[in-house]
Amino acid sequence: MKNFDVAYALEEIAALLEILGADTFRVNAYRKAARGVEGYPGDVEDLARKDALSLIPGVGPALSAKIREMLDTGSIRYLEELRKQVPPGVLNFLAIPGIGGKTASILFTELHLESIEELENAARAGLLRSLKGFGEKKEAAILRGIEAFKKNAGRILLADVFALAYDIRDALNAHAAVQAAELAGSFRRRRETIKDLDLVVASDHPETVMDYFASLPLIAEVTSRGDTKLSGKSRAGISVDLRVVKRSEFAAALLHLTGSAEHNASLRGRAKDLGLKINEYGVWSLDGFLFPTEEEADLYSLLGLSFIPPELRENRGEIEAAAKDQIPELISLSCIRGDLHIHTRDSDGLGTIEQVAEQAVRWGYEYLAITDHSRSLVIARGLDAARLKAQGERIRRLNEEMESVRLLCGVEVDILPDGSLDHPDEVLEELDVVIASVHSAFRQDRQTMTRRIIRAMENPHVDIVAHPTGRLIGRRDAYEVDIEEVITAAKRTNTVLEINASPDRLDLSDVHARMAASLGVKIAINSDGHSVAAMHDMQFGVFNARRAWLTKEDVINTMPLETLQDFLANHKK
DNA sequence: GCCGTTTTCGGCCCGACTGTTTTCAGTCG
Repeated sequence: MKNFDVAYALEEIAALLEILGADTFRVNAYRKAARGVEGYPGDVEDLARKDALSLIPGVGPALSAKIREMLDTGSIRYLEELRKQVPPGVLNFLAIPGIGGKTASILFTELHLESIEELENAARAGLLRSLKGFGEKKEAAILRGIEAFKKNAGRILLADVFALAYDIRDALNAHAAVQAAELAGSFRRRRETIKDLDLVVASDHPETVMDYFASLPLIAEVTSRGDTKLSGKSRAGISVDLRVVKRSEFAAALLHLTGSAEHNASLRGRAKDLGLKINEYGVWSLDGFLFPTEEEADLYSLLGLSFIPPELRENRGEIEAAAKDQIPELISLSCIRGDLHIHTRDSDGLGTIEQVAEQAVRWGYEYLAITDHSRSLVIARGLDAARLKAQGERIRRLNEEMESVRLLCGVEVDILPDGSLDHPDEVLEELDVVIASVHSAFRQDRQTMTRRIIRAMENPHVDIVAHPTGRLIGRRDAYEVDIEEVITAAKRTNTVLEINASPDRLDLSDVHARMAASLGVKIAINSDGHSVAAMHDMQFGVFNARRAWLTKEDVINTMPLETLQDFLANHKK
């Protein structure tokens, strides 16, 4: 049972209670506990065994009992009871923009609508406008919400909005009435997926700025507009929110709009405890004095906190750490001295060894590991021992020509279904870097897959396990694997775990990478680039590492070349 | 349902915008 499963059950209880019209604070209590469980860096089952579930923020005696019931029996009777009262389709209403608990409840109790399809038919037939508190506009808004839900059910990858986000920000910054413009929201927190873009602008002329924003070719339509806030849609269909504030309010607005909502809620609670108030305009005394603030750090400081980097603002312990001045110095892209997972056209990459090496030189990397696939991965033209040996000779010759970057001979060797490796030890021991990973038999059961990966880690030549859960964000779930057990085995066998920087992998995830590093497992952040261009993905891996609270010391490819070579030669001994 | 260097009961984060309303509820972030 994963933390995620427990969190999901608690979230479902919250949603059901909301639809059934339960007390809002009770609903929020379940939501808060769900987030606490999901964000908890350790294993909830461990906590349960130690009878310490209440260490999770928001979990008290009643929820401890329900979580324990879930862990023991696989379900929660209370949840089962609630499910009997609300048809499953009604829960989906909450995913439609514009519909919250109240509306969902009315649609179900008054019109007995039980699915999105029924809701859509009712709205088209004009049945909704007769309900109390509803009208034609709300009916139309619900229909638009259903369209948006169908079209854009999932979130979009961070990498897929990157260029658009900075184009919009730069366009705003170019306008004379704009004193400052910044991206906020989950984009600034570098979440792996994004629902919409948030921008904050400092200006004395909000009307002018909003007119200008609406006229940008990047913006297709404006969906709502008030005095200081505008919502629109980009040509690509992504929602974009703009907020215009005075220069003196910019830092507070940036903090507020960066979120997360949970982080903000905690800050407001802390302000209250200190006899202050914080909102999007700044920090206030109770008698209405607004403290002047230049930058976000000033607001944190007024609350007795050191600065918290956006990537940590998820209410996962960062406020407590900041109160003790214990926010770690997070890793940054400039700490990365090389990439340890690169494919070339020898297997399924696009670039030649020379081309990826040249890119490494341009970036000032000290080293680059060539790690093409092994023979079993026929679809990728995986290398057999003879081709691997020939490739190694070419790499050694290149190393004699190039001074500024060191190419390392490596392989991404398949972990076969039984946990053995796709090359014999005699081949592996000749290499500088051995990465092992799963590319086949994804449907093994949890125990088989877990044993399979652990067996690979027990091989003395395996340095790194790549993309340990196999997930493809938005496309394929992780295979069944006990990642906590894999992490424990990585510690025991001194095997490095990868944060695969490919934007649709980010595997390990932030939560798992934090778990691994907190146990002392070393991490490698690798692009897994299959082209020169894809080597740029390194930055997304670093974002993920920052969200995992990692420092330079946690990550092996921040080491200088000689230190790294020494590490690779000795860590499995 | 949770939580406490004011509290073990009575609070629980704050504001913009929309739509349906004549003063506010619902949604969203």
